[in-house]
Amino acid sequence: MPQHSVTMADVAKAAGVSRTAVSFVLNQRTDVNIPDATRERINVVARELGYRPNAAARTLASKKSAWFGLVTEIATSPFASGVIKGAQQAAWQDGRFLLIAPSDDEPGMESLAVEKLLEQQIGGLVIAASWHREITVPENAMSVPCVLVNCFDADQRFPSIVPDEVGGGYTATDILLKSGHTNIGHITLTPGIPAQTGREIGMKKALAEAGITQPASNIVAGDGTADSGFQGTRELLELPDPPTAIFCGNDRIAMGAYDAIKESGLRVGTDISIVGFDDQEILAPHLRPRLTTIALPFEEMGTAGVSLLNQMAEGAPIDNRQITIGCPPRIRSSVAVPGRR
Amino acid sequence: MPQHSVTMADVAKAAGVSRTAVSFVLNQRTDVNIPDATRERINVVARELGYRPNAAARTLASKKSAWFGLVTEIATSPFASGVIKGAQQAAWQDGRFLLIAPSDDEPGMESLAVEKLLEQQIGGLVIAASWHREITVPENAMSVPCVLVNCFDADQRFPSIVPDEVGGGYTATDILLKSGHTNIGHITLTPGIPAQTGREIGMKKALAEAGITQPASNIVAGDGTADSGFQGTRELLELPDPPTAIFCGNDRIAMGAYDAIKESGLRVGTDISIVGFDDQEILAPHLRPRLTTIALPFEEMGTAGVSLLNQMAEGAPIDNRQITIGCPPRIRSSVAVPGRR
DNA sequence: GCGCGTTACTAAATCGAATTAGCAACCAGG
DNA sequence: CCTGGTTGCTAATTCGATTTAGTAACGCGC
Repeated sequence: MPQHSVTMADVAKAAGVSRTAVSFVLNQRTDVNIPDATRERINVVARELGYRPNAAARTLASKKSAWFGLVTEIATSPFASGVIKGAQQAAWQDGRFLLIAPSDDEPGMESLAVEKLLEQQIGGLVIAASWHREITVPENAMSVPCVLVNCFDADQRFPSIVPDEVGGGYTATDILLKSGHTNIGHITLTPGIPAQTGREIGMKKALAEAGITQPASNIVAGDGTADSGFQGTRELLELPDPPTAIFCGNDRIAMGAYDAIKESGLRVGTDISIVGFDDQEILAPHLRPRLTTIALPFEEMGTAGVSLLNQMAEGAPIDNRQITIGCPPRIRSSVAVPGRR
Repeated sequence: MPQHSVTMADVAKAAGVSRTAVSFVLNQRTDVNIPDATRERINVVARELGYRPNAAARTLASKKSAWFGLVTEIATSPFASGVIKGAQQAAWQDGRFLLIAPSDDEPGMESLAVEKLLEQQIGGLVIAASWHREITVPENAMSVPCVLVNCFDADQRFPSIVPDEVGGGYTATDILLKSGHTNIGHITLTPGIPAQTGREIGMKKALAEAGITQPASNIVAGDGTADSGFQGTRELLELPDPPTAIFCGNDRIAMGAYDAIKESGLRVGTDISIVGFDDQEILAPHLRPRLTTIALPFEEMGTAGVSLLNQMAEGAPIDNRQITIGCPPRIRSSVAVPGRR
């Protein structure tokens, strides 16, 4: 095990060439004339000596670093891990590294995190949120190409990647319509957030296209918790003409809906169909019956963010438009043709 | 907005001093004589010029980097985010940065990830697993202080931080015993994994201390899924003398148990008490009734890992012992005094 | 046998900091 | 008024790469 600090100079000496030659060979530069025999010799010597490039030296000399920064709340969100994974993969494929910095905890943390990342000579920055919302981007983020993921800034100074909430809401509703439901309830997320407004708009769009008009009471406000799903479902079931299907603003709401339905002596799927939203990995596939839901494309958003960053880093024209990524359905067992009551 | 490449030399020139002086002042070195007036002047100039240290240059010159590496499967695990968060916080407090590399995807990825991290001149390495198990540590990890989190290597060449599964199993059982249960069922995780064996040992220890002997049939094998919880619960309920409480190997099993109990016309908590394990954030607090469970100390393990790494990096004697972190109970509403059937 | 174009490299500068060695100015003590 | 110590710095080297500008050696055509 070599005591690591084998440098290019060491390799050069051992191979009997200059360190310039070593640099050329190890970086696989083809625009320079070095015969294969020499290349081979240098490569062999490098391997034998256990040469390992020093990223700091490389960054310093080339004035460009191999990494991007990712600022996110790691805190409470299993969500974030999807974005991180997607971003990580995209970065890796381009031979880049992802420096992850936390934006939670204390206020002002975000700006500090960005500052620290900039010190590391990052070539680009992704700012990700754990839930779709508007954010204020710290000023210093301007010094480097920057992409927002699962969030956006008020005046669209940065390109952003967000889930297609409207499309998702449409899809969810469409699944129910296609199954024959014509009386569909909806329990919303916390009113006002983009996910809530988007999903509801999508639902209404689907209903409108199907030529269905429903009473306003078919939509009840929730807050994203299972409890609100439980309460909301009770309200819907007590309606004079109760819906045969419920589109729940998220999976946790759906979880509460399951309980309310079961307590009413009805069966989920058979008597009342349910569609969720988010496709939470440790939840949706484990409910009984397994929950049909709409997935949030976290990984895809992370990937798209880094890809966009790559383009920007390579000098592609910056287009501040918002890019939406589709929310695909996950068909499982909680939807059936309308039951009778 | 200054076109960033303000260097120490620029600051030095503007302040009318040498760059050595600037370096001393900005690094707050007190072992060198520079009057406060000069220090102040340099600091002001640095701020005005928007000086930002270049981490690559610093790393290169000082031969020590400001970061640690963290290798983990980001893939499927919301779990990992707890470890990342804890590690991140501990690192941040010591002014260090965390470079996160993925170990999933292709085989051999782990070793490659470590190699890449080493190129970045990391001062230490944390290898974390998403579930408690034995791993093989890539050879190249030897070149730097290394700590294992939520995993361990066969021959204990590295210090490791793992959850106290036995203690957790003991606690879970103790909660039920303290509530008056004397006939307790258990649905295990996949047989053989450390979490399964540890938790079962803890349970048996608690029963033994309470002087309780139970038939072997009170323990049924599961596999960590909600389905296995459903099946396991049915088996237990069909026993001639069915248990009044069930300790489930994890929260998903508990979720399945809830469904089985409800389908039998019994009430969770009231008729049959349930204790889970893992404290999955989007699951346990949302079940009805809210699930009493045992938490896995992911954040604490991450923190402990980085702290240990810090000590090692500062030259503290390396102690390859395994450090266990306690699993605290989360008391909610799924446990009551024994019901009658 | 001279000029020219390749081929196969090398020398040296550079990146932005950290660090070691040392120097000039000043003051105090004898 | 010379010596020695302190104060307040600076010069120069170093870290390990990248990169630009060149150059020695060789073959080839005329």
